[in-house]
Amino acid sequence: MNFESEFYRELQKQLLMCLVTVQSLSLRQIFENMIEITLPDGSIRSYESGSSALDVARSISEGLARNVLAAKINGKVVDAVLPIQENSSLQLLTWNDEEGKSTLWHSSAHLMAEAIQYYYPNAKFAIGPPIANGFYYDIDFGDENITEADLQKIEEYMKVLARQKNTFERKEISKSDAIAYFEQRQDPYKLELLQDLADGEITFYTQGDFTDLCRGPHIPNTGFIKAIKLMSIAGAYWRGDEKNKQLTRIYGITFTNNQELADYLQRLEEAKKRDHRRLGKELGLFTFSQTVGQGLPLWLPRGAALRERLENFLKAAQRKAGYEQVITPHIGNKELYICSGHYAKYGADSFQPIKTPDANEEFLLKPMNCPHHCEIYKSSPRSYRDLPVRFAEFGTVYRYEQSGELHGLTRVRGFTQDDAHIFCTPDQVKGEFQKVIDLVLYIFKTLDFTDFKAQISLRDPENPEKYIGSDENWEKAERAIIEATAEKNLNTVVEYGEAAFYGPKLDFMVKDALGREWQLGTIQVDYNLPERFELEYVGADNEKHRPVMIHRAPFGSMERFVAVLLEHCAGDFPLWLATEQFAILPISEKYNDYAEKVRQVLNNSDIRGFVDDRNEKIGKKIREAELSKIPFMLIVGEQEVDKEQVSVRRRGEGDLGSMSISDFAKLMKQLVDSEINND
RNA sequence: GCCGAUGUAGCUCAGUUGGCCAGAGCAGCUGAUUUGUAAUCAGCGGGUCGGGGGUUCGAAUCCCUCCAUCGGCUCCA
Repeated sequence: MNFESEFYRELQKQLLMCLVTVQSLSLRQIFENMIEITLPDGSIRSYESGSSALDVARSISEGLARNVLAAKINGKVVDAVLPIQENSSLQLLTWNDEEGKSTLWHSSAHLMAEAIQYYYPNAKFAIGPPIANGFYYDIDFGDENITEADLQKIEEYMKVLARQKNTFERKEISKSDAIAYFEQRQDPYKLELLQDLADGEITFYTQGDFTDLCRGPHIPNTGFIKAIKLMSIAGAYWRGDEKNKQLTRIYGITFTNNQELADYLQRLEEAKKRDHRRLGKELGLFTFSQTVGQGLPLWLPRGAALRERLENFLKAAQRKAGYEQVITPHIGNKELYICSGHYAKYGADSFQPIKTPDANEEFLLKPMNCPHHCEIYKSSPRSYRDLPVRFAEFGTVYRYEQSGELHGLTRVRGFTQDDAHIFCTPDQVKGEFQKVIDLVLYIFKTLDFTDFKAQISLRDPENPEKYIGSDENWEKAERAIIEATAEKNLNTVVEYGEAAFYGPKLDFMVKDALGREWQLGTIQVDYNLPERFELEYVGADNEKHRPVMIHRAPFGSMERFVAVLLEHCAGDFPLWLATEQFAILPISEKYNDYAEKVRQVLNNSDIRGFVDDRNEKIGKKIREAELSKIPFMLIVGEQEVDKEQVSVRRRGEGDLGSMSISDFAKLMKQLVDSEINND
């Protein structure tokens, strides 16, 4: 009995082990050198060792194989033709995967290089990566001058090469051979890149007549590239350094079919209709004048009114949050900026000093408000009981931005910051920082900016000389920002080297219609200016202490904010911001007097609008009101006059029926309140 | 600032192998019409063709230069 149970237990153990072995390694694997591939849906399939992702795709369907651009094996993106030697998890990457797209675009950059090499045998190639929408290649054309007219022929030849379905051949190569190859090709850029690569990790890719130093991966062959568009040509400095030679950068984009390309170009056209420069002109918000000067926006009445509403909105929120408004002049003595350190840093590249009859004095157009606010802080002695103090000002500043940088309202030379400076004790920093985050989030929420990025900008550890202030203070400030954002559960990215020269910051980035990122709100901790201006407060210990300063601007600047807001809502503003909330449209001139009476009643209730008293048919008036994005149309004719009513039409929705003037006023109030008080 | 492109009426655009007083639509003005939920009809006015210089018998068109704008690069207190 005892022996028997011992025997059975042993048998059971053996059987169990057998089962385990069978589960992890099938018999076919043992005998035929097979591997197991785990697909994303969890299914496991066996293949001969050395099979590629493309083989796996073929075993599923030919159609799938035609769409496989690359593969992700055990989390790493590789060539779809790479032989797989061991059990792996595999994801087939197609056009629908970001990595699939970027592989196609990376290969397209090589294809473009091949076509360029055909027409310009002496061209030297630098780098050619995939980007968010397509790819580029930086090329040194030597003495040749390339213009957009040349893109056509390159594009055509790329199509020819693509149709040849040339394979991308990967080859591992020794460093010395790689160097020899590019020395023979006299390509200084590749040679420089090779310097940073270790022997044993260098690969070449060849398709057709073109060989490039490249880590890969690439698509199986050029035939996957079906639609090609070279977009533009631009100068770009080698390795992004303005001291280096400027290369010619060609941007392009490719697709796996022609319809995708057509759709993409269509979307670009649509995006251009949202461009704030175009909408600003169409809606009569702002303009520029060559005579006034470039980068100096002129706000038209409607734009100024819009801006005023935004300012009032923020002022009200700031009042609640304990800010006090201050006002400072547009210029300041040069000494002020020498004291702040800005003159040493930016003086040479700024609007130059203003002279006075007194040869010994010079003034600068203020490029920022902080020094003025520091002087306000200093105007009276401060106790720890007074802190924090928060000085807010819509301060207009002037910066001599490089001419090539100017861009509509997003990058200008004269602009108004919704600026404020908070002076507080060191242990108030985190709390104040978080209150500012709340304010920014409240504004973004009210304006429906949901798609933003919060970026923590820290020092560049490689270039400490770019910054002023002690290491200790920098560390304190950086820690304060990281902790404050963490406690607010803010989704952040950290960028090294993006800090201001005097302190780290938290920036809120929003994209424009064409996907370009702009910094709007900013919050910056500063231990430096209080030092330079010798700011003090008396503590509970009756000793003097140094306050910490927080710079912050939730909009960033009125100009840039309006620009991004315009692109965000395509000019169709929320009701509380709309220039005209209603248009009264009389059926004929006979009802103009009644219309005017209605307008006055509504205007007296702070509802904005006008009477379209032109001698036009009602259809035309409606069409134009719709096109100029007026939220409500009030149609008045014989019936409305008789009943003292208005017939209400909502833009984009249509006829809402008739109601009394006071009911309409009530409706408007309700709608506006629901837009602003949404916390 | 650098590379490339563009600049014709208030707006959108046509006109360029150099050649009659530079065109259209919309907007504007005048008149007719007095209109019921996305364009009524007719007439009229409006342009140093971005500025300056040059080539030519003749320049919106070709060349030079400056200015501004657009797409990038660099920069962004």
